[in-house]
Amino acid sequence: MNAVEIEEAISALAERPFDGGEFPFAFLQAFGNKETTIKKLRAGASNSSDLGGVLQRNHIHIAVCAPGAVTKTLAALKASPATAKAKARFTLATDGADFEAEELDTGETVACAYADFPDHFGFFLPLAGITTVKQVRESSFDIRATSRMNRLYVELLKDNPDWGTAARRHDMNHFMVRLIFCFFAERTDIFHGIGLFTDTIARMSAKDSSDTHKVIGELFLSMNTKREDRASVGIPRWADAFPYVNGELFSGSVDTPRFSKIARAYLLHIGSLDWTKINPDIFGSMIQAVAEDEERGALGMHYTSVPNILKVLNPLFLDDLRARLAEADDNPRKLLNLRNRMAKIRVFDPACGSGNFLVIAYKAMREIEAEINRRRGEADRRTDIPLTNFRGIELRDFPAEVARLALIIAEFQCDVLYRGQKEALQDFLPLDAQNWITCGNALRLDWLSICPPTGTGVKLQADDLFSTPLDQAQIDFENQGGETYICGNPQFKGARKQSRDQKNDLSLLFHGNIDYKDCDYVVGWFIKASEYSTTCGAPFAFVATNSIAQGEQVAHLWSRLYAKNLHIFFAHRTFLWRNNASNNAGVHCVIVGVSNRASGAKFIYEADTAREVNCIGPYLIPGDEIFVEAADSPVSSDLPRMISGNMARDGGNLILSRDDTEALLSAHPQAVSLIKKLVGTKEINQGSKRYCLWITDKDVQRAKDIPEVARRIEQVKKERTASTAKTTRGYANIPHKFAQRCHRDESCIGIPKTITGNDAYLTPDVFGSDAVISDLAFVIYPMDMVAFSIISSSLHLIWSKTVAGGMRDGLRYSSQLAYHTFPIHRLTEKNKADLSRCAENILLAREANFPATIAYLYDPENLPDDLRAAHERNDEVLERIYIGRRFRNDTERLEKLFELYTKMIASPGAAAKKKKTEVSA
DNA sequence: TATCCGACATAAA
DNA sequence: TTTATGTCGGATA
Repeated sequence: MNAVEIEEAISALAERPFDGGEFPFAFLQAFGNKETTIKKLRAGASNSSDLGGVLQRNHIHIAVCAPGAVTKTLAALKASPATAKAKARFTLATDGADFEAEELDTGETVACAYADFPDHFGFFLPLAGITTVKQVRESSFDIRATSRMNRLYVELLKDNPDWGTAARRHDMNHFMVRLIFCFFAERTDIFHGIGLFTDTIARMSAKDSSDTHKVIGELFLSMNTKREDRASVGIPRWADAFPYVNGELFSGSVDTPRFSKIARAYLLHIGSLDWTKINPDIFGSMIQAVAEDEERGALGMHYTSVPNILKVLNPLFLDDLRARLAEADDNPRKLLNLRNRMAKIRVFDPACGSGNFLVIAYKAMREIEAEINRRRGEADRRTDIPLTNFRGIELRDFPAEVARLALIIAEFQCDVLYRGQKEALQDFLPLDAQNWITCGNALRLDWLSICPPTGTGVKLQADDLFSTPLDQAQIDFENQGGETYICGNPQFKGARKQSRDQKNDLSLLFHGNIDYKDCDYVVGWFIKASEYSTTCGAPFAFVATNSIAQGEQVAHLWSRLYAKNLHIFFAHRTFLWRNNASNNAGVHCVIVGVSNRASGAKFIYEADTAREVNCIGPYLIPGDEIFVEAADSPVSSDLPRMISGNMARDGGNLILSRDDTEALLSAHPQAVSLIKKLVGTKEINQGSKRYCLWITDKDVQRAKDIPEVARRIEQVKKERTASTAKTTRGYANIPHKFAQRCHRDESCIGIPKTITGNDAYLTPDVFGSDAVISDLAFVIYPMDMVAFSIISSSLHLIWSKTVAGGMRDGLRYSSQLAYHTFPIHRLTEKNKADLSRCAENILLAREANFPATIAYLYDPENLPDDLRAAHERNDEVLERIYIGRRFRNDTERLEKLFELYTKMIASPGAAAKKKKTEVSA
């Protein structure tokens, strides 16, 4: 269950008459416990309460008590040994009139009337496995409002199916946004009289709901009509009490969907919520799921958390503003300058969603401004920061609408906070009629016309091939000569997961080069921003998948940015961007800030600690702006080539488990010549056994004579034919064989393909010709002990971890990126002999610990001394070849390797080995 | 709930 | 034709 569903269930429970016997179970059920769990608790099997209540292990101890005994009961629950023994996180006591609960870890308590306990549902969300970071609790209102709006939305679509069609979606979205505005306005006295909107509808529309839409339509019309025009338009007296709002919000059609009785009741109920508690940054992200069928399941789950957004905004420009504020101290002149500067700053989010980056940036700037005004003794001063300087582009209609509203609400809330309710109301209406959030495809729109740089002598590129003429361009910016900061969290989408349209978006941005095909969709924003930045110098920072700073994409993206003289000026290294949903695995992200500033302090953030450096490389490490490019064969001539293992693409039918193999062989001993060992990463590391059918063309007939083998071959054919990939369908012609084959009948080295973050060594191993290396490993034919030594070295691992692609937070080893690029001088015969001996010693040390698996041996806890010594020796011999001694640290290692790599690539002959064509300038 | 890596679509050469 | 890379994850412990 998601947070919104839980909120609904809890509210429904509170509305039912109180049933003491049933309450604990109903409560647990509302938090998403399964029927079977409840049944077991009911039967007492898993209920360990010693107070006649219900105690769910690791969760909660609930007791229903006699009237008036709530506080006493809660204390008893806390003191109960069973509570401690079952490690309950919460205690809860109620008599149906009062309600008290405590979170035992923190000692935080809730005490309220029973009917009000749903107000505190956020308190209990850990029961549903939803981690309550502080923020989730604070957004209880937002979750509830989302839930109610969602109900209304669904109900309205039921009665007005045409409003759900693509043609009317915009009207529907616009209507919902208008409602939200009205709910907010009537609670905050923007409409004079609390509850004016809801009350008017309740009073003026028939109870049978037949004319609800007309009443609402009249109200909307009134809010779009200036006072002086109202008589001529014929606004009825009851609608005349509403102020003129306009601001694009109420202009256009006032058409309103029809309301059923249920929808009308929902509407009135929503109006009774306390909308002053809305958090525009959070609510926006939540509510946007309402309008998207495929996202509704995750309602209330999706929002970008505030601390993460600040990871972008603070280093981008807020830190600097705050530093200037501190510097200005109480100097009125300096404070004034800062305020004037801020009034001209534009924040531009070309993937703004429901506007949370913009809202948070706006709020942060207002906070700084308020401090300036306080120090200057102008606390009541009207803000100098124009809301229209917070610009956005959003593809989806509803979030774009919500974003604008969220900013309006944020402005009002800031005015109330810093200037007072009365002053806030004074200046609020009518709203500015400008539309400063553009709905459209950010990768196709011309950013220069949406956010035109002014006062910098830049000519608008309105004739840009891909630009779309927009009236937004006509809006005057109040930021003559001001700075622009671009930020956001654009959508990530891997190269193999993009739609045709998305591919085309990238294709246009790459101006005829084809390497866009391997880029994540998010790369488009970097390219687009870099083009914008070259005309006006705007710094930009985006949240992105960590793969833009790893592996093959590094060359595609950063070669282009460096060509434009742009540099990384801050970076957050890979971190997990978690939503509040516990079942959401989270995404591995980086944040990269780019500007045209070549020198000066730069910052790398890791685990929230900042490190100051002179230069940040494209792998987000300190050092030069060097990146490697995929190479088809080694740049170092002493290394043999490494290739990918054999890929089955068989739907699992050519692959045999140990049991499969035994069964097959006992039934058909003659199959033995058709079977080989299959070796992937797991088999190398954990020594597990898998086998495969390895059938040569001359054996096909013999193989098909075995029914089980024939069945498998037939199944391979079927599954390949059904594939969406053209190449795979092609392999349906050879169903008895692996799709990709490189197997040779000689011994080889198998190299694991995935490595976890903590591994201290790569663990290649030696195999005979009876083993087929699968595509989950790499292979070198024939066996080569020098290569074995180098791959096993920590020097090579450091290099690999830096330049190879990632796998989540781990490493995905790569022949072309990590191994073929690995730089090493020409080796003497003695070097080779030394390294070979080191490799042999590693193998011998492993053998001495037989039968322990590699995974076990290389666990830092277990690494035996002899094996450790063998690796140490190997590292030492190799490093001496580079610099005559051991490196001092990894920084020195990488420095040397990149330096050598650059040299080797520049040397004649090396260019021919490069895999991909140079990017034209 | 933290860890671990399998299988294959789809790219380039 | 051949052979790579990466996966806003899921299985599994």
